[in-house]
Amino acid sequence: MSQTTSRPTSQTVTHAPDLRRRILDASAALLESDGLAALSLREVARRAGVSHQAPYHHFKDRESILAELVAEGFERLAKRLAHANDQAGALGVRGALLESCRAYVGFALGYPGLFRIMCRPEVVELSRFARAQAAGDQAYAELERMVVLVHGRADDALISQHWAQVHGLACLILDGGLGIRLPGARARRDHVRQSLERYVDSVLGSSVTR
Amino acid sequence: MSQTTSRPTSQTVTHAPDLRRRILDASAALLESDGLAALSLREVARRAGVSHQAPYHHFKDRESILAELVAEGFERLAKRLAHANDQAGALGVRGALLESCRAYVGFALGYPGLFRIMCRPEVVELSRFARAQAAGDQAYAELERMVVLVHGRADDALISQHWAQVHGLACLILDGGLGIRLPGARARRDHVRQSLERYVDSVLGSSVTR
DNA sequence: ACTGAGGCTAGACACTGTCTAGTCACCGAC
DNA sequence: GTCGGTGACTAGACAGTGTCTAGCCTCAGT
Repeated sequence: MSQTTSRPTSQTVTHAPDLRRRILDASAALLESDGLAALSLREVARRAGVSHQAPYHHFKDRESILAELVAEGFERLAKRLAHANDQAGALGVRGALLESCRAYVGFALGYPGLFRIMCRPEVVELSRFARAQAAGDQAYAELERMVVLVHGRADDALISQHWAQVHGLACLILDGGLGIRLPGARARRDHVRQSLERYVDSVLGSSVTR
Repeated sequence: MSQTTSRPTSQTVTHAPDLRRRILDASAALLESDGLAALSLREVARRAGVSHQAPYHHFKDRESILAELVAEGFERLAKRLAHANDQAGALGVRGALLESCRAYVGFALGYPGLFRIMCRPEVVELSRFARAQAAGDQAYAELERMVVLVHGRADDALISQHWAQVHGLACLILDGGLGIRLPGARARRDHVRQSLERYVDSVLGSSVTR
């Protein structure tokens, strides 16, 4: 109230209310640009312009920060998968299935750093973080919904067969030998498109035209 | 020659010739028992009973040690896949394909720690290690051989479709949501068997009995 | 006997995650 | 208006890590 011109003392933000968000954003950026190995809490703090201990006031430990990112990742993935499922009416089963597969693999290739920690329990143990776990379940439910759309029913083996196909393709391009064998983003995208179309056709019966 | 009774001086082994091997073994053991996060060079040295710097006389850095394990892993995997391929005459295509799939997934579930670093480029960058790269190519060639056996030919999409199926299943059980949903080794083994049989049947034409 | 190299030890460095004390601004109660 | 408490943050310390450097000791070859 009193000193109208000068804020508290200087230009320092003093208790920026969004530090939590900034920490998450800095972590995500670091994760995608330099990879998991380069993601240290101290570097994150440095980028957020705070002391190396500030993040600990918002998160219990390093894993908790990553778990938050993982939760957001699964939520985004689930939303994409749900959107594909919802289009079954407009695109037909084949179109929706293709869209769902593309959503999964596209997500992995679009956010490789994030996708990796989403399936690395030694980095983030999902069962320890309720929100991340719930978001993961949500994504799983969307996969299950798609399997029902395609097969009329869903059992463990059917779901896992479908899931394994898209997940395996994503992993192989991201980290497995396929990535090495497919230099360049364009080659990868073409390969994904071709692979997924063939997969979709084989799932929907080999009686399809080609 | 001279002092027949007492070795050089004391009970110290002094230049154990197999330290390199012992380092690799200790690393592999640590990897499977406590996971990648617990695998530090210093702990490995401790277990091998040498100073923390001794491993550096046999390996350039940490990654080189892991790369050696990765190479051995791919060689073992390639051998298993080759063995399955060789049985096509005795078991028929279906039997050999099933055997090949089981070999892949079985390897992953049998050596989870090793399998993980085999598909984690941020841990071991395959292209930097010739032997590991070659062994990986060898395994890939065996997968390709199986695809030819099944389809009569092999193109990128066919190989990647098959590879993604087994790789995805392995990853999902090991690290993905499937592992959580399948508590206990028995449940996993049953699930793998069921999933793979259904996959094999769907690949060999949906005209199969069931 | 001298030399050089291989195999190893030991100390140091920068970096990490995390523990523990602080410091400082705010806010309601007295 | 002062008091106590609490939330947000800083700063120092610690053990642990990978890796650099220097040194020691043993052996082979000359």
